[in-house]
Amino acid sequence: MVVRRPGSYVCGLDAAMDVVGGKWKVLILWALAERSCRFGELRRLLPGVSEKVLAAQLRELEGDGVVVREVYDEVPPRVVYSLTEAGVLLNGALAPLGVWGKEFVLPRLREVG
Amino acid sequence: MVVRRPGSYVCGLDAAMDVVGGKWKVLILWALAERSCRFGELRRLLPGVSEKVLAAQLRELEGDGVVVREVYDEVPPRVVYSLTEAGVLLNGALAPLGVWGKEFVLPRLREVG
DNA sequence: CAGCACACTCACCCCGAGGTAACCACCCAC
DNA sequence: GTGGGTGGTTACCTCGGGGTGAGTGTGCTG
Repeated sequence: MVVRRPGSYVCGLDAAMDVVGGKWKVLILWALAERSCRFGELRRLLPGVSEKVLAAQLRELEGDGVVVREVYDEVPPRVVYSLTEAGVLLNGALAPLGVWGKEFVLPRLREVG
Repeated sequence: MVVRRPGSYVCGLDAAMDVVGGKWKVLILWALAERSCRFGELRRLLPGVSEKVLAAQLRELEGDGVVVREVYDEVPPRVVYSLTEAGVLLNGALAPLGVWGKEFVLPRLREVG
């Protein structure tokens, strides 16, 4: 999270930004939108993330009610992460932002270098 | 900005998050969506922001092409900030996220404390 | 003359998100 | 027994976003 103004949000938007404002969170959501993933799968899907940070961001997303963590008591242990209904809707709410970025940010990167 | 992975975005979404990922940026955009504002007006509309940070975030938003800065060479100096077309569209793209936050985050704050 | 408003800039500091690396317990394959 | 894969935790460190406060130059007001 970037801001964390606990309980002092001006509007729904900065509250949502708080849920989504972590270096890897939108990427995690995007990955889980396609299908539920195990920890190691997510790790491989997000090149560059460290185990510590991935675990932390997943726990925050879980605490914010957008991700569920299911533990299967097997050996070797198996943990599956998936989106809650709120998570699916959050992804939908993020979609227009993704379109905007693709249309207005990515082209600027090319023209600058 | 929170992340700034210069030129190495995975998708449009994290590129957009980079534009919008600053403590006050969505609030600035929200304020400017209603009407263009002078520096001091923005300062008063965002209680808690410091002049330094407000100036910095405005300059980043300007650099990202979502805000225009118009200087009127008068005395006392007058500087007016407004949204570009991209800025207006960005605000529109953020709207669903605001709705989601209002629906899923703000209620949780009440039930927790 | 003092003080304030304008729109900043500059120097300095702080804290926490995120990175690094080691370690854990358990099991399987070689 | 050594290495790898499972899903983590812990301690330590870095870096920079953001906060604080002072300075800037001009002109109006009290």
